[in-house]
Amino acid sequence: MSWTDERVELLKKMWSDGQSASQIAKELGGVTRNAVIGKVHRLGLSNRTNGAPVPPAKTEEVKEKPAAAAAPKAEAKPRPATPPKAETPRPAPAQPAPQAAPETKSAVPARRQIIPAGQPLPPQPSANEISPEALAKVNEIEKRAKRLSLMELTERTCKWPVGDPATPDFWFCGLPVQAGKPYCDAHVGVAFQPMSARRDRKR
DNA sequence: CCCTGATTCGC
DNA sequence: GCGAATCAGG
Repeated sequence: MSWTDERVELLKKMWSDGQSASQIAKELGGVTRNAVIGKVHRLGLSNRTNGAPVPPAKTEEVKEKPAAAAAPKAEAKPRPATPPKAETPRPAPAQPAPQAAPETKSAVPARRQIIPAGQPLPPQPSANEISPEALAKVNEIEKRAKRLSLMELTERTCKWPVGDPATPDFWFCGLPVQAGKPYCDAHVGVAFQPMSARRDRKR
């Protein structure tokens, strides 16, 4: 298979959509995820909203090739996949650690008994079903949550909902997700509990 | 071990 | 330009 315009177009779309290289490869067929990644790079669209700060200095490998030292390789690395790209200072909004929240609401926002308009989101476990440690952890990190809206969520943001969806005071955690999971570290803790733990706690 | 993207380098 | 092999990491 070759990279026809159509295939490249689909690749671009899926990639910017946040699809993984393997998913794209599967969709396209006839190519491996490596091929996709390679193409992505060649197209120069590696970073997709990537907040990952590229390491400024590429530390040379410490591989000691016994005879490599004298190799008369008189050529600069033509490897600047990054053209004259002006350094982005990133004065960005940054993240003021202190989320100066004037509201002195109690630690845990009261859960509503009602089911608003939409269908209920991930189960909001009742407090007494969660381990104290996990609960404390959540209360802790929720203060630091990014408080994203539905539209702001990405594959890399914690999708744990907080508050009442019927209220303006509703948001998603938004902290970096635990690899592979839909939630951040703390919320994974309350979302995924070992059966045994639940049972033990229940009785 | 599953997965992710990143990079290298012979083709 | 292409992509397998490899690297680095969650």
